[in-house]
Amino acid sequence: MPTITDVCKLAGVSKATVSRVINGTGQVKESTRKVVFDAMESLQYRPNSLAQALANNKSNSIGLILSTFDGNYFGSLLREAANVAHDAGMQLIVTDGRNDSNLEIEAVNSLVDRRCDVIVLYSRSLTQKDIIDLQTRISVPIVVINRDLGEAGLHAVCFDQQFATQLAINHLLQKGHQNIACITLSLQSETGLLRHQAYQQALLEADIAISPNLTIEGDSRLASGYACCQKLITSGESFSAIFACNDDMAVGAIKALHDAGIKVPEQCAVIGIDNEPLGQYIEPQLSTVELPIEAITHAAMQMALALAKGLETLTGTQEFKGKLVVRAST
Amino acid sequence: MPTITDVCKLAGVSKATVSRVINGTGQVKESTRKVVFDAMESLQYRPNSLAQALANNKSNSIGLILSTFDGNYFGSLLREAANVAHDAGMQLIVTDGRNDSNLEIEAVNSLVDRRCDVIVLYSRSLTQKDIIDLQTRISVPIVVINRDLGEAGLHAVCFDQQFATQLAINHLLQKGHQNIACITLSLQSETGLLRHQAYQQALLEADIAISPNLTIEGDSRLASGYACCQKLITSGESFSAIFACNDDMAVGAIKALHDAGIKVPEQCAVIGIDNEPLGQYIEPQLSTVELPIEAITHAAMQMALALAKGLETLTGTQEFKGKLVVRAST
DNA sequence: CTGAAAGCGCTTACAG
DNA sequence: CTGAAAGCGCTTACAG
Repeated sequence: MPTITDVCKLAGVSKATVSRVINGTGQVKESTRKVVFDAMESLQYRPNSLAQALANNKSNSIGLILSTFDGNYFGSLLREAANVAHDAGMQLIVTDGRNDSNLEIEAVNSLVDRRCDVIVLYSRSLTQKDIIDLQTRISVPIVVINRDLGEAGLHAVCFDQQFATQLAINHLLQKGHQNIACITLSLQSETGLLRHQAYQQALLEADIAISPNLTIEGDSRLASGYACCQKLITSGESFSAIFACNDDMAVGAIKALHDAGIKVPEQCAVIGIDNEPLGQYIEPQLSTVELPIEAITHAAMQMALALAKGLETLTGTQEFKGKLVVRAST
Repeated sequence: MPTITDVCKLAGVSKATVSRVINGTGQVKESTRKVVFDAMESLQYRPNSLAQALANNKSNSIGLILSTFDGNYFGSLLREAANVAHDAGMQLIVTDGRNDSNLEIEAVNSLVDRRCDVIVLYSRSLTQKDIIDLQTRISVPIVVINRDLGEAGLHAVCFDQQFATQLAINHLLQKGHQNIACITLSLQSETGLLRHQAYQQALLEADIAISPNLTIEGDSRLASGYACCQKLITSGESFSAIFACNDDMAVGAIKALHDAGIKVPEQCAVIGIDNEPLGQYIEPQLSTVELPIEAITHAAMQMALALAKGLETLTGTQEFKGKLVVRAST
């Protein structure tokens, strides 16, 4: 690959001048600019980004760490993140944390080693404390998705889990359901815990006793929704509605109800969270709470861009609310 | 952030020595190794990857370009790619080509500028020629997913589209279907074309006349499957089976049939391609052809790793075959 | 076993 | 307007 030195030789100028025309900085006589351009052109020269990053002490890249690449969900997130980054002329470096806190920390470190200008972190396994420790240890700014970390002086954007859950549960309550089962996400995860707690709280507020047997812990996937629902059915507990903590599990649950000969919504209503496209193409169509993942991602990326430019952005957490989407399953 | 110079000062040794202990190269007295380690430890020193890459002329990174982040499909691909890369101690840099050939070429260029050691390209919009031109222009080796490029002296791994389609169509034929409709992927895409051609060929081989009205062009998404199937229904053409070129569209089609009061599979059979998890959780369960995306990705990444290490790998295309998965929809 | 020096490909004051 | 020189943070022959 040709280097700046090759361009210098061909154009008969110094590196300083070539650098000036590459970056459009400083003054360069029009005629010499042309000579340099021609040289770059004929050599098919492109500057080495690594060398630029080293010299500039900025790499023009945004590191993105995802806990997993599961679900439709992350596709939307990635697409939005990639778009924003591209439109801002920055590279997006995506890493999979594999839902393991050690690997996620390792991922952060390696992005720092690569001198990313900012890191966007969507972690399920890191605790609040882990994240705060991380940010104090490294100098690269972190934008956290899906955690409420405002008070810690960090930059974050999150989804109001409690509000979303309330929307779902209150909808079921209004439909007259009293015995509402809950298929949770992993209770190791922050989101899983918050949604489950909000479920319990919503019942309490409606003066409904909480039956521990109506909670089954899932893991977010279709198969888990199916299996948990089966457990619920064979447990003998009575329930007339299921709150699945995400759409995939809700779809799995509907299938299990169908296989057990239980009609949805007549004999059992089902509601999820996420508003995945899929929900509209199953029978019956799934009621859910919309999670505005594009908007959330967009907000996080805007913060990230500002931080990458070194702008002093105010720390704090930007919170997004869900919206109830009622379809045929409730 | 501390640099190697800081470590030198603290440890009282030269950069060469620190570099040796970082990399475990050359001879270093045990006692001085210890001193250096302690210095690195207490400074929380980590080498700057950019500087290392510049000095070594290799960046320890694999560039991955995806045409889009749509569908469940890409999640599996990304997960597998990230795993292989991580286990090999390499960074994966993921870029979205946004299904636009110019953007995809731009993406390749920027990965080259970043001095990725190898590029894995999963493109829908680049033509065969585009890719070959690209590889002749740049010196970074490219591994192509989902194209048969063996004869061009490139490295590629692909899926036997024709065989997969035959499996699906022959299955329908065996079930006694004669009028088989086809909901295609975008016919701008290589995959879309191949599957559609294979559909036609399979019919011809069975001495069945091809009715152009039984082909509707979709775009791979659930909504498109639904819409195309509706068109088919209202067209008045008669058909007893639908071959949808991917599972998402098959699911959409099944929903459309249901909404039109057409029973699956009694009145109309439906089969897809991909074997997405989703297919097992809809009613009726979807027959499909399994596309071994993990295995494909794994193979591509192994090629990439070998190329990144500078090993002379034999060029050519490694081809994967699908497997018929019969469920209730046919 | 260890260090001085040159080099990787850029950028940026500083002189002129 | 342009160039010589130092610097970004590493690595690696080459001497010793």
